Amino acid sequence: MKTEDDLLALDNQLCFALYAANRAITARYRPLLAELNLTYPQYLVMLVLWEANQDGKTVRVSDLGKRLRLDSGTLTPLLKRLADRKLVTRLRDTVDERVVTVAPTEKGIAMRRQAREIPGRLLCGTGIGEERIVALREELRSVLSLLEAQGEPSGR
Amino acid sequence: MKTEDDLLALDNQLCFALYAANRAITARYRPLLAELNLTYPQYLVMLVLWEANQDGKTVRVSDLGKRLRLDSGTLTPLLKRLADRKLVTRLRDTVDERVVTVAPTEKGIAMRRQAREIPGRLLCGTGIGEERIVALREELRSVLSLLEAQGEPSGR
DNA sequence: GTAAATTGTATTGTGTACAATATAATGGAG
DNA sequence: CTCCATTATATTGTACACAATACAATTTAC
Repeated sequence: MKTEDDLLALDNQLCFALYAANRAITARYRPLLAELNLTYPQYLVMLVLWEANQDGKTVRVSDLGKRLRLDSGTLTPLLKRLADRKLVTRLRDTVDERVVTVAPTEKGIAMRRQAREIPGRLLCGTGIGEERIVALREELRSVLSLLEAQGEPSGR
Repeated sequence: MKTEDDLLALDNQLCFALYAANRAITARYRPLLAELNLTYPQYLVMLVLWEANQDGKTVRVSDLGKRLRLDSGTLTPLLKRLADRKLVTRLRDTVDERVVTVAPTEKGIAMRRQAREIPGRLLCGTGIGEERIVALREELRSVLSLLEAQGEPSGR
């Protein structure tokens, strides 16, 4: 009885630790991203676009979805808000009209310069060492791949 | 240049690993919690209420907020939905009318029995060992406390 | 004892998440 | 060539998150 009860204790749940840590980190990002007028998911989208832009690759909405594990119901309005602010362009492919290609504008690309300071500023002062961050990140990536490998036929 | 660029690479960001892993775990919970007709945050609220109920303690909205790191804007509508389904009661304190005490109903308490199987069913088949889960959970808790200790004057 | 600050919850508005559904375009199978 | 499954995105609806604000009750300062 005691054992099963313990399993339901909030503090014993990995998921809650993940849930709380995720929101705590996002909360740390918020004031930094506010300087760029970006939300956290918008920032992630920009990261993907900046990377692709440097590699000379184009990015479709579905590519963003696969990379960030988000569906169109999340991405479409988010991208429209970024497009309204002239940070990205959304162009429907003329060959295959089902496809919408997303690219950063000059303004969007320029924002990358300011974004560069963010990772450095984020964790400084928290007393979390570099190697600890790397270890945790890799463990999370490993767990993520295990979670995604099992169960459902494929990622969304 | 290369170094700073790497810092902005999506795969090098702890925050994204956390963000993706959190949503992957929540997605794993979803079908299990659907059997109870609970969302994941609703489940967390019930966990807190079940714990307090066993300890004979009362829980105020602000207690839930502190424990789960959620504010009233999230909790109030969530608790109203649980109350609509007769899983919890929301009673305004007659002495201090600012206080609302939340408690599970008989129906809410009965649900605990079904919830017990969930932690066990969740990760079975993923190939993630028990000790690995514990280690990751403790590391996340440690990081969380460091994140919460610094910066802002206090937690929300 | 009363004004001011604090506390506890609620409300409003914006922005994700995601299931379910819709819609349009493409690529075969026949 | 045409029906049909598939693909890519968009739309709708529900439910968080959280900032900002509101407001009533309580506590503190004086």
